[in-house]
This record gives sequence, structure tokens and C-alpha cells, in this order.
Amino acid sequence: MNVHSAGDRPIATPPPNDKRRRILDAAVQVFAQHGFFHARVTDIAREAGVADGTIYLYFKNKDDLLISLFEDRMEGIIAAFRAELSRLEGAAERLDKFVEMHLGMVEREPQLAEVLTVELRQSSKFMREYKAPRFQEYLDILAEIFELGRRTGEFRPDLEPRILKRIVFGALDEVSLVWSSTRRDKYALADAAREIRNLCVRGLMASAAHETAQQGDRP
Amino acid sequence: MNVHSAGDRPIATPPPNDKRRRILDAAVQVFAQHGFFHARVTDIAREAGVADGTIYLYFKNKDDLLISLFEDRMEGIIAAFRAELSRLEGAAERLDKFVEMHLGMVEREPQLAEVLTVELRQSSKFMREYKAPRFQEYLDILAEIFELGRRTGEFRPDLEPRILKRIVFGALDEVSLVWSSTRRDKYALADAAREIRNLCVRGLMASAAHETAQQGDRP
Amino acid sequence: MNVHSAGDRPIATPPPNDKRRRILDAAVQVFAQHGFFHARVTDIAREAGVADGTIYLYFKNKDDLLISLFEDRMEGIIAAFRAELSRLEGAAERLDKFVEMHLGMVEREPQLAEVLTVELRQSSKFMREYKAPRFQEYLDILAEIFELGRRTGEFRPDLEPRILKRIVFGALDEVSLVWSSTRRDKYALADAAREIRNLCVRGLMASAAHETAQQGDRP
Amino acid sequence: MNVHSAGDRPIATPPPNDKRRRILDAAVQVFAQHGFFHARVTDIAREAGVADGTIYLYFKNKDDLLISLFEDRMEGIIAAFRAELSRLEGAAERLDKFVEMHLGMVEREPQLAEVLTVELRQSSKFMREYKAPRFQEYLDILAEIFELGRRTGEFRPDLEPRILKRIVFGALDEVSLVWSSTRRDKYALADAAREIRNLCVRGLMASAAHETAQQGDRP
DNA sequence: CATGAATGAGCATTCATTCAT
DNA sequence: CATGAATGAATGCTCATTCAT
Repeated sequence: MNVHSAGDRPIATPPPNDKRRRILDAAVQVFAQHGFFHARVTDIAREAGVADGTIYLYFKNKDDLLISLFEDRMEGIIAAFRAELSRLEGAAERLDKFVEMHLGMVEREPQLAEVLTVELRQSSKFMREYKAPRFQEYLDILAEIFELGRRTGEFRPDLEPRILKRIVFGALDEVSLVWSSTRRDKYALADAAREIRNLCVRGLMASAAHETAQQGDRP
Repeated sequence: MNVHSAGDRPIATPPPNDKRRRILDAAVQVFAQHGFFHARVTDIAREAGVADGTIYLYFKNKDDLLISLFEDRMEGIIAAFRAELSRLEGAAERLDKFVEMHLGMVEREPQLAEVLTVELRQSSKFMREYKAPRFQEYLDILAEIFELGRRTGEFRPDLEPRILKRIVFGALDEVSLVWSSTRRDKYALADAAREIRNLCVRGLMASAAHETAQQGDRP
Repeated sequence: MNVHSAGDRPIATPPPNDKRRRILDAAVQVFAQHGFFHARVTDIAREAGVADGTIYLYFKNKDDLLISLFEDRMEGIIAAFRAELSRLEGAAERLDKFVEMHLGMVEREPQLAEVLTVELRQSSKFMREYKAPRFQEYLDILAEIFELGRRTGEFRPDLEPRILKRIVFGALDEVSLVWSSTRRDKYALADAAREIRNLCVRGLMASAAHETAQQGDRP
Repeated sequence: MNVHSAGDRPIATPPPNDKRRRILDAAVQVFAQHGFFHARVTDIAREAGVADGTIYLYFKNKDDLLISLFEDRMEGIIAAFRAELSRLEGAAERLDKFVEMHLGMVEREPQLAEVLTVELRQSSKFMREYKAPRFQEYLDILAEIFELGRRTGEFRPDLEPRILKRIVFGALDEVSLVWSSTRRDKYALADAAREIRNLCVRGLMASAAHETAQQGDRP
């Protein structure tokens, strides 16, 4: 990302926190491949090209490594999402973009997606205290979209952003999980995106039926 | 369930497969409390009131215990769902019922719900081969509802049951997870049910906006 | 062996101690196949066609089963050896016969031979107290042959039966072990018998060399 | 052995592979005392003054520890034997030396002898694949002696080194086993050595009988 | 800062033995 | 006598974490 700054200093100077980054990158790979519990710290160290002990210079313990990984990656993702969304006006447009970006990320970095998705869940079991603030923030982007839509009258006034953010995230998450675990052979993520968008915009009911559905389509 | 028949036989008759059932019940508790990985076989044994070794008379190993638990419970759930749903006509009604039953189960047996939901995911990480056939069957109930709706014209003709079943399940699952992990203080599951139903029936858009939203917004 | 007596009683009457014998037979098979330590009592029970617990009606424990097996089989062997040897006059003839019978037994019942040979050794490690009286008796048959030869002047007067019995048994045992573990492909037991006999009768030295070897070498 | 060189270097220099050697030394003691199966890895660790886990840094598992122990010790023994034997001319002299060295080793290191002898046998039961190459090499030293004697005409031309090496090893082994397990009270190993030597040189037959049997050189 | 050898707590699993039927 | 389900003590091995260099 900060590629341009590279020329400013002698090339020999390693980027600050080179090791930390390499460890995090390695952790993504290893956690994604074996799952958090079966991942060995040694394997992460080897993958990162550092000694086992080095990991403990940057992270308190294995749990902390997962948490840090999560926070670190989410920070970037949240920033990117906010930047992109801020350029759009309507709530519907933004929701579309959110869905597109979420699934795009899954498609581009399936390993990362798997860690953020699957491993987070199980970790919440044993890290009861960890509230995953970045995850909340991520969800809040969604909530804000719903708020916006409600405020501007674009969306129904009776919708509950607090709940809807979970619903939409859950849908995205499940769809991503299937896609990445089945090695993308079942359906394209683009199809999933369209289906989610359709559900949000039109619901499930047959087009004409909509308004009429409530009153008169069964004579 | 068979409460009435209880009086018919001598009380002394021990329930068939008493031990197996007690172990499974104990496993639900212990897995839910500590998570699969942190759950100790010894704890399950103690909770079940049997010796450690007894567990291995009924299950191949700890993994098999989780899988068996999953299959066993899902079987009952699937049967109950099918029975209930078969009494309803419309796809929309059935979908409503499905949502209601899923969340009702979560509310009644949060521990079981957590195991079926959270632990299954992580287990799929390390039990790559386990395809969770009962879970597929459960999802298929959803898919069948969408098929039905599409066929009868009740639902949009362009919806994809294969994807939608994942979307709706993901939504239900996420909503359940939050509810059970936050100890129900955020919102009632009934609210979540209503929100999901609304999303399915009406989508997100403001009532009038619908058709117009697509064309009218961009003159 | 006692086949003739079978007709004397109703066929239905099972031979006394039928179970005990079946268990011992099974133990030979299972011990030979897996070794004493890796042999499971359950496997012996299955092979014998009895329940696990039944074994403990006839034997104190797994160790006792091995010991009993040993005593039981050795008893028969010793009796047979004594009977056969008593019909021969000379010590050399008897030694020949002993070698022939020992290796013959190995050839006919390799499984039994393996248990008596290999498993006994390791058991002596952990059953420090067990003196294997039948084994001593077996060795004594050999010692008696040497005694006889010494007394009659057939053998050298300076030989030590106490030690020679071990030497000859060790030779037989090792040769048997190799033969049975290599699945008889290296050499025939008959060759080994001849070699042992030659060693005893002629020693290793070239025929003429004998006396001269002792004096002529050191002038 | 390298006692003199001790003064040459700073005492602080730790022997290379200190831990590995200590573990092997400890294993000899513990295996000899309890037998392979009853020996606990924990006990070996304590005896070696290392942690349990340390053993697994040097050896794959308990089996591998036994095998490594065997290979390691045999290597030294084989080298020492070859060195010593190469200084002797005749086959008979070499055979004498072999017997002397084998029993000398048993006398000096009874624990090691017991492990190499007893535990190897039982291990071959469960480590079917392990061919004990060093043991073969050890036996081959014997075979070579017989070959030499046969070639030079010192020994009978009809002897079979392949079989005789087993016979002599078996004799030595059995004699050693008894000596070490009876805590040397029965006979001195020197007696056993003499007895084996006599058997090889003169056979068992009374002197007169001997030559007369063949030709009659004693009036 | 970095290393990686050493640590040792922790746990799933086995299997000889028992005993209620 | 016979059964075989149940027991629970016993142990090999793993791997997160430390710390001397």
C-alpha cells in the first residue's frame, strides 16, 4: 500500500514491523488451512520465516495472535469500505456496494475470509471476554446504511437496523462459507450477490402479488 | 413426548440406550459451555454419570461423539419440522413456520443450538470429510419451500432455492448466535423473526417506492 | 489324543475343562501373533469363543494365563521327550534325538514354539518371581543326557552339564527363532540339526588338525 | 576412554549431544530394570534429568528410542570387535576372542547386555518391519570367522557359517541371559567361555573316542 | 531484538479386570 | 458357571510458552 514511500529510504532498510506483518500473513494461511486449534505456532513461525520465540515478542500468546490478526485486517477492510461507500448517495446503492465488496473480498482472499468468519466464531467460545470491537464496527457500517435508508425514506420506516445488520451479515457470511469450503463449484458469488440484492429490494413475493398479495390474489 | 405411555409399563424398565442418551445429553452441555476443543471427555463422562471408558463403548472417539450428537439431534428436528410444515399450504406460510420453529428451538434449547451451530462449523474445518448429511437435509427443507413457492407462482420465478436456502439459514443462524451469546439482552427472537419475515415478504424498500424505485429514481 | 474314550460317554457331554483348553489354545495363537503385551484378553476370548469374564474363571489374570499356558504345554512336551529318550541307550543318541524332537516341535507348532521361546523371556522380566519350573525341567533333560555321557565315558569327563544345557538350548532356541521369524526361507531346520550335531560330535576343527592343533601350533 | 584429552580443552565445553547421550544412557537403565513395555517414558526422562518432551526432540517415539539405543550401542561394539579381531591371525583365535569379548561385555555392562538381548527379541515381535541391521552385522563378524577358518583349512570344510553364527550366538546369548538374571551366582562367565570354546574345538566326545572314532590314533 | 532448545502441563484413549444379571 | 457392559487407572505424546544465549 505504501509502495511509493519505498524510494524515499535506502532499500536495505526493512519496512518497520516487517516481522509482525510476516507473522500475521503466515497466521492467515495456517489458521485458514488447519483451523485455529489445530494450527501450530511452530508452523506459523516457519511460514513466516521467524523463530518460534519471535512470535511472542509481537503477540502475547496464540489467542492474542488471532485477535490481533482479526483487528489488523478488519481495520483495513473497514477503512476501505467506508472510503468506497462515502462516494455513494443512496442507501440502496450503498447496500449493493457493501454486498459487492464483502463478496469481492471473499473471492480475492478466501483464506482471510475463512479466518475472519469461521475462526472468529469458535474463538468467541473460549475468549468470552473478547468483544471483537472491529467486527462491531464492520456491522455498524451496515447498520448505518439501514439508518440512512430509513431516515431518507428510501427504506421502510419500520425496519430495525440492529437486527437487520445481523441478518444481512449472516446471509453474506453463510454464502461465503459455502463458496469457499466447496471450492467455488456450487455457484458463483455474483449469483449470491444478485440473490441477496433481490431479496432486499423485492422480497420473495411474486412481483405483481406484492401489494395485492395482502388482499386479493386468491379469488 | 411419549409421556402417556409412561404409566403403561413398570417404572423399573430402564429406557433403552440409557447410557448413550445420557452421554449425548452431557455432550451438549459440555460442548456448549466450553466449546468442542476445550471440552474434556472426562467432563462429559462425569456430567453423564458414566466412566470415561464407557463413552468409547458408544462412540469411536471425541470427533465421532460430536458427529453423532449432530446427526442424532438433527434427525429429531428434521422430523418435527417436516411434520409441522406438511400441515400448511402456502410457501409463505411454511417459510414463516420454518423461521418460527428454528428460532423457537434456539430459544428453548440454546445449548443445543449453540453446538449445532458453532461447533459444527469449526468441526467441518478439521473433519474435512464429514459432509453433515443431516444438515443438508435441514437446508433442503428450506429449499423445498422456495421451490414450492416458485412453482405455485407465490414466489418470484427467478429466485434460486439453492442460494436462498443459505441466505435464510445464514440470517437465522447469525441472529441466533447473537441472541444466545449475548444472553438475550439485545432483542427478542420474536423481533428477529418479524424482521426476517418482513425482509422476505416486502424487501427493504419503502412501500410505494418499489416499482418506481427502479425506474423513477433515475429519470 | 484320548480319542478312543470319546465313544464311552454320551457325545453331548463336553470334555471336562473344554473351556480351559479352548482358552489356552486361543492364547497360543494370539500371543504368537501379537506378542504377550500387545495381545488383548478380548481377542483371546473371541478366538476361544467365550466371554471375556470367563477367562477369569480359569486364570487369575493375563500373566497367569501365560504362565499356565507355559506350564501346560511344557508338561506334555517333557513327558513326550522323556518317553522317547528312555528308549535310547547312548548319550549321543539321546542328544541327537533331543535336537531332532526340539526342532521337530518348532516345525510342527511354530506358534507354540514362538510363545514358549520369545514370550517367556520377556515375561521373566516382569514376573521376576516366576521361576518357570517346567522350563528348568526341560533343561534338566538335557543336563541328564550330558551327565549320562560323562558317567559312561561316552562324553568328555570335563564337561559341565549345568552350562552345556544352556549352550545347547540357546543354540536350538536361536535357530528356531530365526527359522520361524523368517518364515523358513533361510534354511531348513534339518540343516540346523545337522550343524548342531556336527558341532557336538566333531567340534569345528578340521579332522586331522585336532591334537596337532593344540601342540603343533605352539612349539 | 578419552580420559587424557579431558585436560586438553576447557572443562566448560559441554559434550556434544549431551542430552541425547544422557537419554540413551537412562533408557538402558530403565529398559533393563523394567523391560521395554513396563518402562515409562517419564522414568527415562527423570533418570536422564530432562523433561518428558525433550525425549521427543531426539527420538520419534518410545519404539524409536529402543531402536536408536540398539543401533547406537551396537555400532560401538561392532567397531571394537572388528578392531580387536583384526589383530589376530587364526580363525580359532578369533573365535576365542569373540567369545571372550561378548561375555566380557556382558560382565562389564549387564544392563546393556540385557536390553540388547531380551528387549530386542520382544521388540521384533511388534516392530515387524525393523530388521536390526546392526545385529546382522554383529552376526556377520561371527560368520566371517567361520568363513575364514573354512577357507584356510583350519575349520571343517563342511560347516555352514550362516547357521553356525546363529548357533554360537544363541549359546552366548542364553548363557549371558542366565548369568545376568541369576545375578551371577550360578557360574562364572569364564566357565561358560571355556565350555563354549571346548565345544567348538573338541566337540563333546571323549578324547579317545574321538580320533579312534575316525581313525584310531590313541593306542 | 532474535533464536530455538527445553519445558511440562494436559488429555484422549486403551484395556485388564470386575460384578450384576 | 457364564456373560459382557462398565469401569477407571495408567501413559505416551503434543505443543504453547519460556529463557539462556
